[in-house]
Amino acid sequence: MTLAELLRGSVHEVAAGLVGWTLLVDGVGGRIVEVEAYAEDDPASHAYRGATLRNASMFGPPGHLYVYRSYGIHWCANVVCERPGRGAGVLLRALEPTHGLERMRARRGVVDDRLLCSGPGRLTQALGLSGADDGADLSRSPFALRPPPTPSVVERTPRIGISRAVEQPWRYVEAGSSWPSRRRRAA
DNA sequence: CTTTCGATGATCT
DNA sequence: GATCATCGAAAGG
Repeated sequence: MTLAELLRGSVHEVAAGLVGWTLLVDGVGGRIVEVEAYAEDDPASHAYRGATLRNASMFGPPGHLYVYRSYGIHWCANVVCERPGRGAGVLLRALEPTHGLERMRARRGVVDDRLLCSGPGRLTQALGLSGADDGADLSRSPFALRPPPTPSVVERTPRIGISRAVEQPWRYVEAGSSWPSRRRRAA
């Protein structure tokens, strides 16, 4: 399965399918263990009310990044999905760090590796992503997105940190992973 | 352990 | 003026 093939599916297929893939930026990164789908016609999506200056990348080519500033402080990154005339994407919420640990520790300023990439804001800081990467093509250097040898087992839960469409189970987490963010209590 | 709250700025109403 | 796809420090049990 190539990235281009995966991106032909629905936003939810892309989200579930991306779990287990390895994301690297300039050789630094890890395995994707937690994502959230933001579909077309999704009240919680930044693209719900149409294209704006901020969300323009969500309406651009699939396989590119949509990076936005969160709460005025953090950066969050999405993989843009193909939805003609509409915007959709998959929010990267957590990685299992596998490459360039020292580089990520230095960027994050933490000693506990569990806090390196376990959250959308932490992940972008560890990988050095910012608004400058908004719209960037994930299939080109310095980015790399590689599939796992075998597909991951994925669980669905409600999304985190939103106030609309809160009941939709559109958060996709690798089963048994100890690396996801920890904002929601156990069901 | 859990819950609360401040930071900080763009976007939306 | 309110909200926000967050994080981390502080306060409370």
